[in-house]
Amino acid sequence: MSPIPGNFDVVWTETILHVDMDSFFVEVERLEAPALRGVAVAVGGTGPRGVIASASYEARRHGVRSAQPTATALKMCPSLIVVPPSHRKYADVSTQVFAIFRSITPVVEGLSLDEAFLDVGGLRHHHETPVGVAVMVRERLRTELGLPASVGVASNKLLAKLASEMAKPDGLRHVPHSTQDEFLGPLPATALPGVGPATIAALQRLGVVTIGDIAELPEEVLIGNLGGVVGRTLRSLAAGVDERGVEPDAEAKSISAEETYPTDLQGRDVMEAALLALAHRLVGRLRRAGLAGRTVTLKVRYPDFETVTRSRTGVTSTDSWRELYHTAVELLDELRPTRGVRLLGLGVTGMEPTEGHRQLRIDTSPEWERVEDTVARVRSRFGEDAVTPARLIDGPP
DNA sequence: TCTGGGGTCCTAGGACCC
DNA sequence: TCTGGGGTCCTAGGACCC
Repeated sequence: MSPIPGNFDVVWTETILHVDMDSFFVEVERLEAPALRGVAVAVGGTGPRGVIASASYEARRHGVRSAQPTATALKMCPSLIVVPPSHRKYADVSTQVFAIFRSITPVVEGLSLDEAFLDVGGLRHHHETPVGVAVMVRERLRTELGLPASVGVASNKLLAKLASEMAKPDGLRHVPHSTQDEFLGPLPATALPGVGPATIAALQRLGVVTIGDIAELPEEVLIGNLGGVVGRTLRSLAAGVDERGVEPDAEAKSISAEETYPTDLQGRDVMEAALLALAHRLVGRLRRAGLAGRTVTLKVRYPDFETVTRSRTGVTSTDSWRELYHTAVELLDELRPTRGVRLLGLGVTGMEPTEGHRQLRIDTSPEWERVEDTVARVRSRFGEDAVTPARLIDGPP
């Protein structure tokens, strides 16, 4: 691209783009199954405890929402087609989406598989305006991948994200610096990032409805009711001030695997078998990421939704399923669940790169190391189900 | 037809060391 | 003799996000 003459810097005030793919999982499914176009379709769990992960706009018109139980969604929209999720597929398409982002600017911060901030401030010599870049991003996602996306263009992350939300579906919204107060003030307080159920309850007690209302409260009042960090952050966001830069992606800080079972697990044996399956899933992710973790955390959720965790930090990091499994069983011993268990989760934190070499531990024989390495290689070549512990041959519980 | 799965960040208390 | 603070690590829980 050749430099553009007469390109005054004044149009380059709003250089932050927030790109958000529209109903990402649904649109990926539609690439393979065009029959899903134009109809109410959702991606989500199909079991008795399944929830919706992504809904088409046709489905949303009937009240279908993500995080809604699939059973409720089907009640609201009986014709809804529910497709079970294929996370590996979404991750692969996401890689292509981010490749397009990075071909436009190196300053890309991913927030999830389908969402990212782009700082396009460095492109002023190659494009007329940041909005021009946003138009091109949307066009490339559409023509190269067949996927719709919405983009917000603004002077900071907060405004760009709110703008993309308002642009949905399949739209573009630019918030010029001079209009940001009129843009922000009337929006509901719940639109601010970080304002969830607990915070909105506290804000309602203060008589807050809109973002403008927050901006008018004294900072001491916000801090007194919400705590220092949340209070100060909300105050400045409500004023449209957001100094956060677009930070290229950081290393993962934790990796975990969890499962909500269709019916509550009862009894030690069943729970141990479930932990073994989780340990294998977790190790698969750790090995693919080339990471090991030092702290192992077991998560247990009871039928009444009470959720407890127990963790243990070892001297060295691990990515061994035997070690993870044995630690998980020890942590389960500490909890000794006397009722049924609705969910089990296993995760690690305190990450260290494995860098190709495996730390040899005193309690682990070289033979077992070789078994684990072999299992990992077979799985990466033939898929996760290619090797299964004998104990799980009859299928996980 | 109650409430998925994968994460991040914050708080707060206690242990431990200097 | 009993009285310190500061800093870091660990653990557990909770709010929040997509």
